[in-house]
Amino acid sequence: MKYDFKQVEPKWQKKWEEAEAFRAVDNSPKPKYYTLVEFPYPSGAGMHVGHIKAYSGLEVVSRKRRMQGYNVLFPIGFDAYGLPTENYAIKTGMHPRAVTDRNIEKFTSQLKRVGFSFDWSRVVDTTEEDYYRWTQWIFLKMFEKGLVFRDTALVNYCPSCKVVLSNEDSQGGKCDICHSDIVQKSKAVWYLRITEYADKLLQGLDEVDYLPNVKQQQINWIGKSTGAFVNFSLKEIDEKLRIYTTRPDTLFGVTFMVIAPEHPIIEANRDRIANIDALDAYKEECAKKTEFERTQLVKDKTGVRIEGLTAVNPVSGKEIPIYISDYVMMGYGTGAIMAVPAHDERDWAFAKKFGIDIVEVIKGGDIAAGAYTGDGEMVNSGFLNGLTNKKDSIARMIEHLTEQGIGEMGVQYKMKDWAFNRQRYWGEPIPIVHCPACGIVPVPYNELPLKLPNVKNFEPGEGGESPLAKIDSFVNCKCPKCGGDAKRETDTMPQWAGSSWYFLRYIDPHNNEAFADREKLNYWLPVDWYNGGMEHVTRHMIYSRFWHKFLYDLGEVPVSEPYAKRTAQGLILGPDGEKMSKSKGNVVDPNDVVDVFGADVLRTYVLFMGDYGSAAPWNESSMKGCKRFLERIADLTDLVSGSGVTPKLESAIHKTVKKVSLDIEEMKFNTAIASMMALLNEIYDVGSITKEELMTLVRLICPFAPHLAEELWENLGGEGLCSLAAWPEWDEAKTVDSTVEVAVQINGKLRATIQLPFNAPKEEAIAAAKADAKIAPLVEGKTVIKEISIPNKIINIVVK
RNA sequence: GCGGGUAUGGCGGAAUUGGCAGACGCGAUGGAUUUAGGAUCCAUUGGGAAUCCGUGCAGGUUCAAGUCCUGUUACCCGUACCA
Repeated sequence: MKYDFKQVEPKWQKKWEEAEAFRAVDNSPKPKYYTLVEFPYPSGAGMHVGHIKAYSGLEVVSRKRRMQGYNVLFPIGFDAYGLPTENYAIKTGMHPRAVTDRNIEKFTSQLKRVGFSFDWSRVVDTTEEDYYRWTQWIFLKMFEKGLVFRDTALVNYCPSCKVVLSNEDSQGGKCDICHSDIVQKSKAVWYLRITEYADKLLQGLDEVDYLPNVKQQQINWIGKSTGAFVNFSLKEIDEKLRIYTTRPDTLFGVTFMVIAPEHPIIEANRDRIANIDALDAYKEECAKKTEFERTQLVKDKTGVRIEGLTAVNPVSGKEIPIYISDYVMMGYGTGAIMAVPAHDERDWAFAKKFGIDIVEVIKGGDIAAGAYTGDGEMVNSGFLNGLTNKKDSIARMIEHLTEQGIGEMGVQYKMKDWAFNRQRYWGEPIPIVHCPACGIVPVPYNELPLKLPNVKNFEPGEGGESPLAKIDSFVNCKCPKCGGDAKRETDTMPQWAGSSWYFLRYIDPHNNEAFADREKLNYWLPVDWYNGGMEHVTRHMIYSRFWHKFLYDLGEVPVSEPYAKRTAQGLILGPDGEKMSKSKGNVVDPNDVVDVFGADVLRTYVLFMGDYGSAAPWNESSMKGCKRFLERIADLTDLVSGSGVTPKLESAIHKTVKKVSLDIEEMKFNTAIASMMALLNEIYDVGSITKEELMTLVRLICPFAPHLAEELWENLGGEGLCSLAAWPEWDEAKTVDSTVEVAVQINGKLRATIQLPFNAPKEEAIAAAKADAKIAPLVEGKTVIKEISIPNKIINIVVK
């Protein structure tokens, strides 16, 4: 059959749309299946082939599920708030709304050209009022429950984008958007108390089926550690200096303390500190250092001793000095540490530089040469002396601290609270009012959505305030509580807000009464299978699990974990093996591929190019192989003859059905396609195929190349749409051949292969092997030491 | 530094989990067809002076190792003074 994709592909896309073939039905009697892919950020550049790979995996799974009789929800939408759009708007003078609409249109047409089986009736756009109304609603619920707070703190600030960034958005000290160096700035910002959910986020991982490395990254990100808080007395004042340590057992080895330069105890005791000027100077110096400089100077410790404050070691009673140094962070623990130079590398380096005593408390190392961080017997440690087990000595010390009332067991997390605002225009307005009389007042629920005003100028302010601050009609309002004059919060939410709950809105995207109907949530949740990029494992995934768990605690959703299963696709690299990027000019546009090769070839190729989870370079000539493959399938119509079965092909077809069915479940799409290619080669060898057999193959290829499949299905007289036909079943008994080829080894070296009946008994198999013309002379006259027979696979005869 | 991963032909990658290494595809070579190119079809394609050697390197376990164990090297990803 001559196959013209340019005519066939639009034809079937239209038919699917007319038939509403991929509509998910709420509360259907069929079993449900919810497949989710990460919705795209609609950038001006349009999609690239990486998007196609990201969606093709679950596209195949979704199509297979439908054919298996499931009621499938496979939605798509757009995560459209964000800086690139706003920056583009500033540059061109276009309104972000117009830019977004244009980009969404472009993405939509690209997605439709590829023939993805999304339910287009459920598209969500995070920037629409109907959507962000509920983003604001969830925010207010969090506010109500005390999970939103405002604090003046050192924040990550990008001087180029002029925004405050979350910890997650400034990994490595670089702005996630423009890659400039981040500076630390003191600012009043909004936080979501995600740390309150740290333990739940950690424990929830036990209930879900995520890839092991996905789980591991989340565990590391949460970064739970257990240890103890200890309150050190100060000699000069009646105040305690509280520290956190994971090694309370080394307390006898503490010879000094270090606090962060920003630690409040300094401000509180300015009068008492003799060298306050030196401390101020040091603090200022640290603030100027970029994250990059800080990490570069890791080995070289700096600091200043506080003159006028002295601590007392609570177990040895010795007086010890206190220093400030930037190797202690205000953001972790209590911003103060007890230093044990004998057994901590950083403390050791600091002690050496400042000439502080180093006291060994764990035997086993040479503390003159460096810190000893291994295990060993406790020494110089009073009641701990002689203990050799770390766990025991830690437990014993915590017991002591608790009895004496100077400390207690404690838990810390690396994860920090989520800095939840941006000083930018293109985001969800934060629904809060600042009232001179009442303070911080939430916008009442019935006033949602708090609309983003339509303005002409989106330039951020120089002082780091939002463009909204310049819109008087937005800023000035009445206090919802007292009715007096008040001002609105002018910051907007960060990009990650809208994507934190989008999978819930897909379930009921047009609901005006609630973010989603409870019955529908009960039916569809959880997401059965979520696929996306590894880059979102620590941010988007943690955030959205947090929001979902919050809604669960509120009783708004029926399950505590949103995603039952999570997988990740690998990148598509440019033809040069480098990561695709506009600047390198190695980006492949899916439209160009569809123009030349067609959508089916593109879909098949992105899944065939290699292991789905690994990165693989784009190779156009390799894609030709997929083109040939699909054309050769179309040509099979010329080989159709007779009915019943082609005996030679029967088991090959059953094997392929099994292989393809199982491989799809494991995302081994490359081998699934390879097995269909192998079957195709076999069919051409045989030279004929029955209509029924071909229709089986057509249904197998349908999730990968649905346009071709539909055309062939129609041509062969198939009923209805191939996309909704039943997925082929295999008969296990027919996947085995009556005779099998068995390898025969002598002393582990391959010497012959013989044909044996399937499951031939061991004795029979070995006798047949020995009788083989190539084997007989090698065994004759030798002593047989051992005979191994692995049924249907291999025989090994050991001779001497 | 720490955590995770990878290493197989000229290339992308397979290998039912310890059982014939190199499936499938690309590329290449030869042939057919074609005025020519392209496309298509057929054959060959890990190396080799040939019962041998081959899965980053060095050992080990086993009848049998790409797969398991010990050591080692290189690269990739994440994270980073986390007390």
